[in-house]
Amino acid sequence: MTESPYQAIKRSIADGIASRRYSAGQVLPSEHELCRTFGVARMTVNRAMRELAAENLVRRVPGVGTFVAEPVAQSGLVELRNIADEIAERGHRHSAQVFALGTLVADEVARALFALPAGAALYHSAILHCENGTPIQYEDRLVNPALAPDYLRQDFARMTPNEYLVQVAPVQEVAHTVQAVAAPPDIARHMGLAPSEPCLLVTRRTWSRDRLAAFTKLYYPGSRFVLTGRFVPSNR
Amino acid sequence: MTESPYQAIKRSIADGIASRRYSAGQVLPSEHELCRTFGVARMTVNRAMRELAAENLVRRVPGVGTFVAEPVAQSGLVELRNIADEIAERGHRHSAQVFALGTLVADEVARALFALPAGAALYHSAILHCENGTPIQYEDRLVNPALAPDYLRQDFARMTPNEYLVQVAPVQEVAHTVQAVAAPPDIARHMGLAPSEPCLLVTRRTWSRDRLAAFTKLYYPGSRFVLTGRFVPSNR
DNA sequence: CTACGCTACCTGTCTAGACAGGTTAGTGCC
DNA sequence: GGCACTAACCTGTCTAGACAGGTAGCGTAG
Repeated sequence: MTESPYQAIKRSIADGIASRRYSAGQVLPSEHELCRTFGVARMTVNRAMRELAAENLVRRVPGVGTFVAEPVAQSGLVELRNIADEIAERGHRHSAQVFALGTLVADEVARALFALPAGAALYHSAILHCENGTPIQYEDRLVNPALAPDYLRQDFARMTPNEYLVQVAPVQEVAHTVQAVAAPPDIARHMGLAPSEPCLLVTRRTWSRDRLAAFTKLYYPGSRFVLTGRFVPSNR
Repeated sequence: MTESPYQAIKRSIADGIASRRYSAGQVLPSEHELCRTFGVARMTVNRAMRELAAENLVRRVPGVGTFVAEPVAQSGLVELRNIADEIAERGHRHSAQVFALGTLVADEVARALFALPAGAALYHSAILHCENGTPIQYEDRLVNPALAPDYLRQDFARMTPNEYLVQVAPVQEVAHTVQAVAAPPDIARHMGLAPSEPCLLVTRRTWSRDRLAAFTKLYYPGSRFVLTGRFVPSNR
């Protein structure tokens, strides 16, 4: 699969942002400049930059220029929040226990999700998050090695996977599902729950640079946790 | 704000799909045809169609054509949606059964929520929503009489309370909480669930004209329902 | 009847140039 | 100094034409 010129330009800029060669807020070369650099027509550069803007990697201001976007957090139910921050905001103490951190051979479902060939490996982590010592979230995560090659070398008792991933793979899109399930036995045990106590299961898929970056299952004990969200309808 | 040609084309096609003028799976006019129809260059039509494809409204197959995409079941997590519409969008049949519709004297909690004096009355409704005959949502709602004086005279088997309330009390703000609970016995019975089967409980407060308009508890059977949400982080 | 190849058509991408509308900075006048 | 004007730049969009690669249908040779 050869890469078309606009894709090459996109990737070049995206890599520059990911590698911090361009830092947040910095102005990027203008379309005209990029035309000369890459030897292509402006429409081609324009398409690359327009798509990067749609992915929220850059911010464009007519008459001014194109800038590297600031990484942001969002509030609300669909938010991509760091549980350590959430707990800190409530004035409580966060602690984490890493139950698993390693490599898995992707099963059929995971291969389909991540668009991987047979036998490909995925990174996997399982972490229990506690608020003031009480288990509040069990996080089971599959990570795309291509987007976070150093994933296994992180100390997730100190920095949450979320925090790490947001840094190395800027979030482009997020999809959630939320359902109520009975806690699976092993997870119930880790969380100190009665078997089959109701749990919230949030399944989250995160995309970065047009690829699935992570597939995460978050279990919250129903008796100890509530998701909240608030919004103002837009008038369109 | 004037609309650019590619936006006009986009909207025209999107409207055609929304109004079922183009039905799912149907082939859409080719780019060449649309050029003639709208009197623009192919690049302009191409951009419109490319963006519709990115929004999953259409599916494009090189060498073949452009087709209306099949609708996907999605229930917006932060959206204020009408369950009847959601079910209809999935191509299924909605039915509703009204278990209660009347007046309650507000208890202490409700008085605090709605900022009401002691002894004040509230409207109350309890409705079971079914998708193709299977119970999928049990809706228990407290409504502010000041904002919906005719609430009790509606036929909620025909029009959902949500639909009615959106009409009479424009929504200003919405807050949700989502939690996993064991189904309360009476609700489990209405929904045909095993006692203490895990349920999603969505608690929703809706404000209109600076007052709390409704306090709603929505129970979804965990085994039959998943809330989904998708968002693109914005940097604004 | 089958297999091959031709043709018409479709989307994907690119080009070179154009105009519009916005910002910024410098310049000259009062 | 303060103000208005202008030139240089930036992004947003559009055009008319082009080539590539893929699909589907059809006729013909075997």
